[in-house]
Amino acid sequence: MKIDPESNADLSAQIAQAIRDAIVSGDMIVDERLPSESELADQFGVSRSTVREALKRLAAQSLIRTQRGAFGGAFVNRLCYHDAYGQHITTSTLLLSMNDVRFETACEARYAMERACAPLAAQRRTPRHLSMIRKEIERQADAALSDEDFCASDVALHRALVDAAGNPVLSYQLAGAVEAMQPLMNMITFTARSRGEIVRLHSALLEALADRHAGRADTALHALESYTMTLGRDVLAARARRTGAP
Amino acid sequence: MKIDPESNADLSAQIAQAIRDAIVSGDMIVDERLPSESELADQFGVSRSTVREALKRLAAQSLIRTQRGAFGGAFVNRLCYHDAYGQHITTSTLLLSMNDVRFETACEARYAMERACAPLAAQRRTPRHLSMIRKEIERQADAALSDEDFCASDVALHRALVDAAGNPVLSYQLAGAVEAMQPLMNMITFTARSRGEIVRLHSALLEALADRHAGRADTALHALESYTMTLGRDVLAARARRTGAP
DNA sequence: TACATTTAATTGTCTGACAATTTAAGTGCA
DNA sequence: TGCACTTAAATTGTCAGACAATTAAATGTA
Repeated sequence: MKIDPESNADLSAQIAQAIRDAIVSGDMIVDERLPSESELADQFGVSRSTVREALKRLAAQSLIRTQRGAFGGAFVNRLCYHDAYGQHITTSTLLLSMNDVRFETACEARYAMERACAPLAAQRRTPRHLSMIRKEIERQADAALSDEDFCASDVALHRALVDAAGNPVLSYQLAGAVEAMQPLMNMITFTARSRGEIVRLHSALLEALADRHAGRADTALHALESYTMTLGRDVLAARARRTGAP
Repeated sequence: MKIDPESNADLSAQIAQAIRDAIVSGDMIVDERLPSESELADQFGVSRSTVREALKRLAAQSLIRTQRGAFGGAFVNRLCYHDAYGQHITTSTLLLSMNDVRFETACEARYAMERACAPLAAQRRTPRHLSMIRKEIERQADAALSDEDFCASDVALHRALVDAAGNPVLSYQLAGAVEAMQPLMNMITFTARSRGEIVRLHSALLEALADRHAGRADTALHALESYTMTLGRDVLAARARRTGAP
C-alpha cells in the first residue's frame, strides 16, 4: 500500500483510498487486523493524526471497526445487510432531496422495481407475509391515522411485499428506493376518499399474492402507481396555483 | 446540535451524527457553510482534532466538502448522481463479496430488476441506446476478447439497457446491482459456445427494443437469466467436484 | 483603473502528551 | 495445582499547541 507524493489530495484521503482498495480487492480479508495507528503512520510516513482521519473515513463507510485496548486495533468489518441498508437509505434519501427529482420520476422507479418483485413474491410469499400486509391494510383503514403514520404504514406494506420475494439482495436494493420515497410521499395529503381507494388497491394486491397470481399482482401495482401519480400531480398542481396566483 | 455526555460512543462519531442529522433533516441546506473547525470545537466542547475526525467521516459519505483558505471551510455538499453511484457500487460489491451470497440469488435479483426496466426501455430507447447495445454485442462476438473484457462488455450492455429506460433514479438504483454482480460473473469461464448463445440472446433483446416490443424484451431477459444460471451452476458444480474428490 | 502586495482566516499536518480501555502475564494465596 | 487479584503493556481516544499551505479580501501603488 503506497500513496502518491505527487497528488495534491489530502493525505488522509489518499491513505483511506489505499486501504479501501486493499479491502475491496480482497487483499485484506474480513476480520483481518490492520497495523496499529502508529505503525501505519510509520509505513505511510505521516503523523498519527493523519492516519486517524483516514481510519475515521473508512469507519464512516462501515469498512472497518475499531477496538480499544491491548490486542485491539482496527479490523476489516464484515459489511452486514443492516449496515448496508442504512448507508443505502441515507444516500438515496439525500440524492432525491437534493436533486429536484420529480415526484413522477421517483414514483415510476419505485413501482417499476416493486413490479420486479411481484412474480417472486406471488410464488414465495408465506402466511406471515400475507398477515403482515393484511395488518397494514387494516391500519390504513383507520380514519384516525395521521398522514405521516399512513405513509409509514404504506412503506411497511411495500417492504413486506419486497421481503415476500425471498431474495435478500433484492430487499437490500429496493429498501433504498422505497424508504427514500417516503419524504416525497409525505407531501401528499390523503383525503378520506383517496385513502379508501388506496386500501382497495392494496387489498387487490394482497388477494393476488394470496392466490399466487403474479399477473393480478402486477396489475394491482400498475393501478397503484397510476393512482399515486394522480394524487401527486394534484398536489403539485394545487401548490402551483397557490404560488402562481397568490 | 448537541451531543449526549452519557453516551459511550466516540465523541467524533456523535458529532458526525449530530451534523448528519442536521443535513438529512434539512436543518442545513446545500452549500451552507458549517462553522469553522475551531468554532465547532468550542460549540461541542471538544478539541479541534476530534471535530476534524467527525468532519472526515462526513466527507467520506460525500455529505460535506472542504475548502482551504480564508472564507473556506466545510460546506454541505450537493450529493450528485455520480457520487451516489460510487457509494452504492462500493457498498453493494462489498455486501455481495463478504456475505457468501449465492450466485443464483444475486443473478435472480439482477434480472428481476432489469426486467423492471424493460417496458420503459422498449418505450423510450433512442437510436443512441440501440447503437450502444449493438456495439457491445459486436465486441462480444469477437473471439479474441478476454473473459474479463467479455464481462465488462456485458455490464456495459446491461447498463445501456437500464439507461434506455430514461429514469435516472432507476439507473442509480440498478447501477449497484449490475456493477456489483461483475465479480461474481467473472468467475464464469465463457466457452466459445456459451458466448455464441449469449450473443444470440443479447441480439434478441436488442431487436425487441428496436421494435419497441416490451413483451419480447421481457422474454429475452428471462432466457438470459436462465442461461446465465445454468452456466453459473455448471461452474459451481465443476468446482465442487474438484474440491470434493481431489 | 489595473496590478502587485499584504493580511487574515481557514484547513492540513505534525508533535507530544495523557486518559481510557482491554488483554496477557505475573503474583500471591489457599 | 487452581483461582483471584494485580500489574504491565498495547492500543485507541482525546487534548493542546504549533506551524505550513492555501485562498480571498483588503490595501497600497503606478
